[in-house]
Amino acid sequence: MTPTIKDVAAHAGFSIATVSRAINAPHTVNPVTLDKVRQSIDALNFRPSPLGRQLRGERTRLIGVILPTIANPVFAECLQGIDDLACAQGYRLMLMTTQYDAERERHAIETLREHRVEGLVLTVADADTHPLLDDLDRAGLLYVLMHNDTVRRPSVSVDNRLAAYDGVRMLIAHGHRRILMLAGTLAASDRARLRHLGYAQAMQQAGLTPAPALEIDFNAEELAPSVLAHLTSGPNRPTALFCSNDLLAMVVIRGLRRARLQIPHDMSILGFDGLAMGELLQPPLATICAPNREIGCSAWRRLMARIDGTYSDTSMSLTLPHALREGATIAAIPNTSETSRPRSIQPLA
Amino acid sequence: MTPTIKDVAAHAGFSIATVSRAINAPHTVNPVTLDKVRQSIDALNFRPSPLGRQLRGERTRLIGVILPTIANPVFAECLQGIDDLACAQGYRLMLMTTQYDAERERHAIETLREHRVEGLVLTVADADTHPLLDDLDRAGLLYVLMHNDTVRRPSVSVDNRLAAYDGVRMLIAHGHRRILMLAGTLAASDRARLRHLGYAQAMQQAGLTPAPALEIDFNAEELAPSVLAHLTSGPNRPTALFCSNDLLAMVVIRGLRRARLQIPHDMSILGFDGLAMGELLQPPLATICAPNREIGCSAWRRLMARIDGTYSDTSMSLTLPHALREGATIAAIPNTSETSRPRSIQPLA
DNA sequence: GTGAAAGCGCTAACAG
DNA sequence: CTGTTAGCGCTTTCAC
Repeated sequence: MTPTIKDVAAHAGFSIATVSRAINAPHTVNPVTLDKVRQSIDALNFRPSPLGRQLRGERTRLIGVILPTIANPVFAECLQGIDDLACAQGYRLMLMTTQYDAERERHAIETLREHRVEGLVLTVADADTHPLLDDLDRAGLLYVLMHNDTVRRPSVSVDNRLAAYDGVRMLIAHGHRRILMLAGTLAASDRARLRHLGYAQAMQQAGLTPAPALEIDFNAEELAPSVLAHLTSGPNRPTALFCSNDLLAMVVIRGLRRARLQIPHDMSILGFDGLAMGELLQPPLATICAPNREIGCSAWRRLMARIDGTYSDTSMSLTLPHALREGATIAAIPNTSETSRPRSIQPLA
Repeated sequence: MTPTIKDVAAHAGFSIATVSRAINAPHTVNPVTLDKVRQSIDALNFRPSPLGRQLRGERTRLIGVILPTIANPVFAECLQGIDDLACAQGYRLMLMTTQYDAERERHAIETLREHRVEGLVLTVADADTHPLLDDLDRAGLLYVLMHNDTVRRPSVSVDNRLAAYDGVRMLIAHGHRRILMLAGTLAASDRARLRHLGYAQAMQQAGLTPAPALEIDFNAEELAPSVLAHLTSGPNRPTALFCSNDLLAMVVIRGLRRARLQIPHDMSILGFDGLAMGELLQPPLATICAPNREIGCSAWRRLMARIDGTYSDTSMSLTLPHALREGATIAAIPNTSETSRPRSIQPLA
């Protein structure tokens, strides 16, 4: 079996207390003794068990990570950032995914608390109204949100409203006037709400009329006929679509192509997330880039700072800069007013 | 603080042993007592700490997962499968990524062993020659490999040789004769080797000459000029590329497009992995699909079976079926012998 | 500087 | 059926 501290003590000819001190407070032990103990540690290839330490009320060096899914690269990128830092700093990660399911969220938090994680990095649907987060606050379990865009809780995200605003302004600058926002099934998330707000503000400021976000079924092979009709027919069909995330944008592009629309000639598309794979598309996806990996890293650093008590920053939420990636899925519309309105297109679905 | 078993015992008026039994072996305790204990448990909202259990030498219900990266959706999909089953079965996951770095692999295994994980699900570069896996065998720590294609160790994968063989045969059936295999930087992996073997066998069987795999730098924005020249110039330029994975295929497609080649007109592309996003590309990526998520699920089930001792299957490795996805990145070449050889193309790099 | 001993939360003999 | 007790591996007083 793996050696315990007892084995080391016996091998070195000292007590387990001394071995423990040699490991945790080397300066308090005689250099000669220290050397002997270390030799024994090496000889037996001893590594102190985290379990004993944890139980003793020590730091567990365990951090919980709760994500909606890792199928979406947005979260996978975050996780990658967290994992790198955690690994480098000697922390271990316990990962749980929720699929945005409230019961799974509850279960994940409970499980991780039982394991005495020192903190949590997580993404939830709507941070402001999330009762479990209030519980965490009460219980004193430290956490930092990723992507959740709120000033009320410790969080790291981009300014979703402003980012969407910038993106839609860019569409408008390209001459688009009939711009529709598409959202996935999770239109209830704080991010989706703020993105729609930014969209609406950009539209209004340009004297245009914002529309409610159109919900799209993410997993469907084809776009629903009603949706397709909405997007393609009539003189008032949109010329540009602002998709609330990149995966959705990709699904929509596929759906439109199946209906024989050309991107961007017949429809401009703007995504949100900045997934690396978007650049590999043809044409490369125009999108609003969030620094996903950096969001994970920053969340980690904030959590560490809170745990270490060195969290001096007064603001709860950290806003990271977004960037526009002007891909080729956006076409310019000649700005010659109503007459140039593109003809209605008959999809060949 | 969170209540302990003592608090429950005191509250219920029984000993901690009875409380423990009420939890772990309810049938051995008086129904009346059981009821009282359960009421106390509810009243205090007690949940037994996994830490105490773990230390006592109990089952930790912890499984380690070691992946090269989660930036590649292949592994993210596996992980998703594992996570769902683990969650449903009350197991917790400790995740570590290695970037295929041997030192990080060593560290991950060591760390997870310290945490007394009951088993490991992992992917390594080359399973057959991996010394750490021998250590695991010796130490009796159970594990199941994912994607590693070996008969010498417990593993779940597709038949990489056969899958590549099938894919390349399909290219040949489309009239391609000059087919090149491209590999990422990790040409040393068991999968890459077997895929090249399958490629070579398909070529030879068709009377064609296989070439060594051409290594591509994954992260470069552009294809290296020498590579580009190799792919595009001369009368013997390849008409089809078999890429050892989908991400690589996407990068190659981008590189070729920048050089003004049209896919599939000027070059056919076949990937390997079956990433969902490949279908969203334009044209949809032809690829050899591995059931990534199912590989994760199967690996989990095998590991559980080994842990439970119900591992009756005599074969160590499980081979899951692959499938060809005939995307539009493959063009047919009219089979009119040498005269139809496409002209050399001058890339506009 | 070092050792003996208590105890973290829990389970598993062993008594009763 | 229930209680007592030992001990998992470790850290941490408290003596020496």
